[in-house]
Amino acid sequence: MPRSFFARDATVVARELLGHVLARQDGDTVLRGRIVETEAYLGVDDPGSHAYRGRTNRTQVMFGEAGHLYVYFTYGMHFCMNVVTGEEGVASAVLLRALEPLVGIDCMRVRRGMRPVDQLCNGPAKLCQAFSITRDENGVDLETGGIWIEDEGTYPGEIATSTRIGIRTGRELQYRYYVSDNPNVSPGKPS
DNA sequence: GACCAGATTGTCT
DNA sequence: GACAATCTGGTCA
Repeated sequence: MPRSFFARDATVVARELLGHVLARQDGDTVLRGRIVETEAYLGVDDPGSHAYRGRTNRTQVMFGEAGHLYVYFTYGMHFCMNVVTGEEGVASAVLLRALEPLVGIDCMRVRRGMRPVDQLCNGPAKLCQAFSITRDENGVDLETGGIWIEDEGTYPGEIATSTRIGIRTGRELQYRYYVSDNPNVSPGKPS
């Protein structure tokens, strides 16, 4: 997808990413997964966002150019990946919460402990483990970094919204988007 | 199925 | 020093 696709409001990008395909060239193999769940995180006006308290060393890529990855480490052991959105200088991003595995499933299963296919990418830290996304990928450009997002032209089915999962502030905002009938959506529940 | 504790460290106050 | 945009494996039903 062109950078202009990401350089829009995070809530718009989050919804439109459903049905698109995340791809990674990983050595000799290619990994592909259809995006079925996302969340939008804005900047200084969004108490649920890492960027709420302004620019820090950790959140600086959220303030940068759209179309780059923001990967953060949390709970002492997990990574989660976002795509930076909006105009440069204003923080916003879309968290990728769940994928439907398409290509490279054997590789994903090895990394995920040989679990069933619908448990390989049904959560933000799980899909990072399946795609081997770590802090090394923080700041990577989706146009040149070997990780990219394509429009396969697949109609995503019925889209539902809810509040976001796992946050303590900004709970009232309906910034989570998911394909309601897809078995790969994460099991987490809004609070 | 629901519920709960433990893991484990970067980041910010 | 508190807490985190989470996951897993255990218990009890």
